[in-house]
Amino acid sequence: MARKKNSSADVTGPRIRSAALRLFARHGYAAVSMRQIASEVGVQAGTLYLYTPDKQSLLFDLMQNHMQDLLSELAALPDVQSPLAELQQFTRFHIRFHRARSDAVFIAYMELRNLEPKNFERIEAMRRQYEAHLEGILARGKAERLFDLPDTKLAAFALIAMLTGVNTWFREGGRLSLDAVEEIYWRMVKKAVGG
Amino acid sequence: MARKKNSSADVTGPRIRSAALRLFARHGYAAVSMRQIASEVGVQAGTLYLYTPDKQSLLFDLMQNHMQDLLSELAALPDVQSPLAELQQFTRFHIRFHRARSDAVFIAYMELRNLEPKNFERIEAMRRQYEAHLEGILARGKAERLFDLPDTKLAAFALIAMLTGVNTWFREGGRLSLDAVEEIYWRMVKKAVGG
DNA sequence: GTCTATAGCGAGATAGAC
DNA sequence: GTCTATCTCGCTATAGAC
Repeated sequence: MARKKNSSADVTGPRIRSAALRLFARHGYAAVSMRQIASEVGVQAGTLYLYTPDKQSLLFDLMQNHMQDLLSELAALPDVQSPLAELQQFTRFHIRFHRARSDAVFIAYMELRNLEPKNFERIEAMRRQYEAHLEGILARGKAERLFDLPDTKLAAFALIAMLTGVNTWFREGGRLSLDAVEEIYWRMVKKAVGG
Repeated sequence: MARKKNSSADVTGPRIRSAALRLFARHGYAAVSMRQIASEVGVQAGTLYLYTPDKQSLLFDLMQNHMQDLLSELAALPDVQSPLAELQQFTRFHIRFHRARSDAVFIAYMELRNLEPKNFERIEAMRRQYEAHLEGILARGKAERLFDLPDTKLAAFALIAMLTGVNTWFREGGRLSLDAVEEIYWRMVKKAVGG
């Protein structure tokens, strides 16, 4: 639909969210002021309140969008046949998805404590859903005796922590390409569930 | 040495650090006020400045003490013979040490961004030293062909992330004892470096 | 060693002009 | 849709009494 006017409203909202994402990741939710966000976008502080009811909602929206993206991209992965192939697909997906969104990943983990209880519960439910997906893969592999795992829940926690850890050290243009990193991590994952 | 007076100074300092540790871990450095810390200890806000020059120094002291404890306890571990035995010892030590200090661990990771550059560099140097210790174990094991690892640096990062992850879900009195958790993680670590 | 009091500042959020 | 101006609050840090 053609627009009558050159409205900046459709671009200011996303720019606010983008600036908030970056600033929250860099300095922490509590340490970032609404004025800082506004200044980054090039508007006055009051203007932010046309796009979000308050600072808390801004944080929650960022985290909710991130988790929804995560779950919907996970669901959109092509079907594969064996638990081993599923696990490889999950491993590579997790590294790639998280690497491409390091700010959002950081926030979704660090700022959980700054969510109001109701908002916290909604984010946590999505995180549990993601973990359950991996645990399902591990449980199927265990049932088929492809994997040797005394506890699939612990194994899911352990693997997710290991894979998410890539974000703490990986830098574009460093010693290894992301492809190479994926390969090395996949080898460790495969051996760890071993197999 | 016997004390002349029943001074509370020797107890107030530690209590301030202990309250700050818990509050920073729970709500984040930026979100915690000096008034909150003082109120927790049962003194007025101004009193805190007898024990710390400012809020930033308080944070840095907590992180520095934590890292120094980590390195000195690591150094105090009894000598063992093979890289595999060393790795097992490291695995169990890491889980136990970090589990017992979950607040400090959380802070040492989350609040790095709230350190002034100079303080940041000092903490980072200690963290690299710890990582280098694990990488040394892995490199020795690789040299003896006990471990099959394409990249010992990545493997060290991956293992530390995996082990530290225990802190995000483990609860005393839950389904598994810490001993059982150590055993399950050690099995996964051993297979992952495999071996 | 701890208190009360306060200086000086910056925060989140709102009102109303344009 | 954005601005300026402002309300109200809580912050870090300090001064000085006891």
